[in-house]
Amino acid sequence: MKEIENMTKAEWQVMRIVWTLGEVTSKQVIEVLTRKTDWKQATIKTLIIRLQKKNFLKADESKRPYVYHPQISENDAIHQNVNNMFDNLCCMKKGKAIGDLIQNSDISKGDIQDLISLLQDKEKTAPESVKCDCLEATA
Amino acid sequence: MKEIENMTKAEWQVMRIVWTLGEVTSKQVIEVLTRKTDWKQATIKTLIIRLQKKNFLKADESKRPYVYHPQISENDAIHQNVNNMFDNLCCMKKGKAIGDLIQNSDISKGDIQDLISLLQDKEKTAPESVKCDCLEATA
DNA sequence: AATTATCGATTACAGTTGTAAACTTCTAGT
DNA sequence: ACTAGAAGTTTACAACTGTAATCGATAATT
Repeated sequence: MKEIENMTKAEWQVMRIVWTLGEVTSKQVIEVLTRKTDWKQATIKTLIIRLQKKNFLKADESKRPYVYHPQISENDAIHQNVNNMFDNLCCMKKGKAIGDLIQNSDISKGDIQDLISLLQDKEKTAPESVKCDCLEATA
Repeated sequence: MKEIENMTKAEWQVMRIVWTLGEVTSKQVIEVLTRKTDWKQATIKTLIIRLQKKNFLKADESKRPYVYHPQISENDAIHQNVNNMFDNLCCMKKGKAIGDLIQNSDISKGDIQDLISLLQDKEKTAPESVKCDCLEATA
């Protein structure tokens, strides 16, 4: 299995625009990001290039200006990055960490309902307790 | 407000041991991590030094070998890192991202109960929907 | 066709991270 | 007190990141 190449914070900003618009020209990305951030065009170009190198973006070079398409779905990227972060945590703490996220995130009623169902379902097979593995081998 | 200095993946490994043991000598950290990883002692020493520079660890130099103490609580570190990661996400996606985490994490029945209560409570004031801000200014 | 404005690629440069060897300074055992 | 071994410090070095200027290619304008 290959190493998950993670996106950096700056790269996330670019990808969010790409996902939202579906496909973009560098001009569009630059337009949005120069409003959102204080980056210069050159900086944004660099990010686009790096994302291509990491295979998160692909340019359709048959058109000019190039049209960039995401090569990873937003959901997959979220899945990878978020779980990757969680891998750092002591498994005993994950429940509370999720609680922290819930408190700090705006979530729609619908999503909350879904989460509740998910939890209710998960509870059926949940362990009484999870023990810390911070000192164990086999990270 | 000061920039949140984030811990790297490697540094997390060290901190988890420190938090779990409360206070540690480098020897203890090395002992655990040479079992968990293929890092050399020198590597682990470097990480400890960097953690001191970042003020996540402090050495009590009155004892020899030094005894290292965490300067940030595990909960605070989790809070900062996890929310920092979530800041990257489109706010529309956070609910689903949490769902993803729930599915992929082992959580105790107790924690699940807590999360359900939290959600039920949050639902009372939750918005009908959250709209994407990926193209908005004021990141 | 020549000039200019765009767009894309190349180069830059400092700071961070992963990874570790080498060097120095204690401390404990002889 | 002397020396080996442990503990701590300095140095190393490549890859990755943030941040961007500049150079070269393409397209649009005169």
